[in-house]
Amino acid sequence: MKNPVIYWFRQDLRLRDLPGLSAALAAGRPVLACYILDEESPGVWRMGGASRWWLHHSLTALGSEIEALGGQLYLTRGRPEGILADLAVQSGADLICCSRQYEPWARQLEEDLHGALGSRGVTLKRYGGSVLWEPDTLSNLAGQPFKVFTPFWRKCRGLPIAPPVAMPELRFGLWQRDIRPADELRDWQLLPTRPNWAQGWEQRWQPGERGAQLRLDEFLHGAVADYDAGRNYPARQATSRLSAHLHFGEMAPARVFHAARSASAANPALEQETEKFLSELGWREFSTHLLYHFPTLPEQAFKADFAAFPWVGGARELRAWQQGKTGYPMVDAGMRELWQTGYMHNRVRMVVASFLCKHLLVDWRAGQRWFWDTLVDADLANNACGWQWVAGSGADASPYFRIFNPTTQGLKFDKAGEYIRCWLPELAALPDKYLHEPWTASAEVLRDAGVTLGESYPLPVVDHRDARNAALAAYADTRR
DNA sequence: TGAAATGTTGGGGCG
DNA sequence: ACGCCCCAACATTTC
Repeated sequence: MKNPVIYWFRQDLRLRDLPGLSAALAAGRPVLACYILDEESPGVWRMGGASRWWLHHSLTALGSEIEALGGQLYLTRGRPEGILADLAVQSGADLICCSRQYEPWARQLEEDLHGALGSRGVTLKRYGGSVLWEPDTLSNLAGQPFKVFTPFWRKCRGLPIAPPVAMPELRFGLWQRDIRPADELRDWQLLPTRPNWAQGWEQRWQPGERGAQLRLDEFLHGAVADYDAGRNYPARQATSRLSAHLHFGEMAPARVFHAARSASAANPALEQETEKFLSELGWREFSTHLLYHFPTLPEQAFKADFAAFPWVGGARELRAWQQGKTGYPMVDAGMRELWQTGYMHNRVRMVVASFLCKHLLVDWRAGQRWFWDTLVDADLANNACGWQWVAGSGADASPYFRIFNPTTQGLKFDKAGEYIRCWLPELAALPDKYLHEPWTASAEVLRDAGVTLGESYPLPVVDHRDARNAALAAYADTRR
């Protein structure tokens, strides 16, 4: 039997549009497909609970696709250096292919692997495909990495976009079987049990390549037509909800890009809306670009003057926010959606993040950690970039003084209260007029709606005006 | 991819 | 008829 080529799956859990896998298959030798659950490499951000749920289902989907082609997905956990070296020796492979990653710990790992494997005569080849433009190939006129989105995106748009790679030959017989010992997926215990907080998630999400394709098709045939305006209303399903599929690499961004482009070519009325959608894909690229060039982004404020910012918010404030008990319905609804579904609408993410940093003065890194643990689409680059943007400490960030008013945001984007009533059923009977500020309702109105402030729903943890002024003062202090 | 404070304008009530 | 005031509506600036 010919020596196999190892394909090491990472955050690229798909078979189509995968340059490294195409290359591995093109060698004409059996491909040994493996996935390594790595929780030990130095600096690794161990996957959060919601991500683990997704990973479980995504690996199940990938494994059964590979099995349908006569292969097997080899699962194991530990440090990739040792595992891949052993696997190469055991199978006789002298070539390992994989996709690149851009997290600092993952890049360090790739470097270490190069050495560790090279000394044993095994070659590690890394391929792109997880982003549209490799972060080390882009620079501004001064030859520096971009720090501002607009020029970054302008530059990207002027570059040719590689089409998705042709479908590899996924022929039966090109896959290696029966490498032992392998883990069983269930042994990893990626799914929650006591309690099972992921109840009903299977109806909401379909992890895996097929689920990703279905969602993209649905979006391009529907919501994209009103994307520019519709995406702001959290009660509507007007966004693509592709983020987790993209994070786990279940769909190549190039496929999303070209599918969106051909949809707008077929129907010119969609052009503006599609461009808006693509620019959101641009933010994903920008985040990766920033993390690649500024690896401390998840740990340290990008702007130096934020190093001394007085994040005085403590455990009490953080807990109220995490549990959706701040007393501001727009904030609480978002935090409940997150906890119950592993997802939050993007407009609401901005509102709740602003509230944590600016109303409660809690360090953005605490929010980042919570999102990391609770979001199915948790992504180191997007998460760090998003939180620094909101906190005002990031590159090309929202100015610090831009403080969202949760009431105003509710009135603008959830006027009829559909979103709030969905996630805060205890307020559902309140008239629209008081839904965004329950504390302004009279005792009689509250009683009729079955609301007891401080019991069935909390009083506001902070006064909006006071909190706003305190945040502005803290910022002014820091600058001085 | 804000909100609040401040400034300007114009209609209407009123003496 | 006129000036004055109030205030809503909109624009600008400030944080």
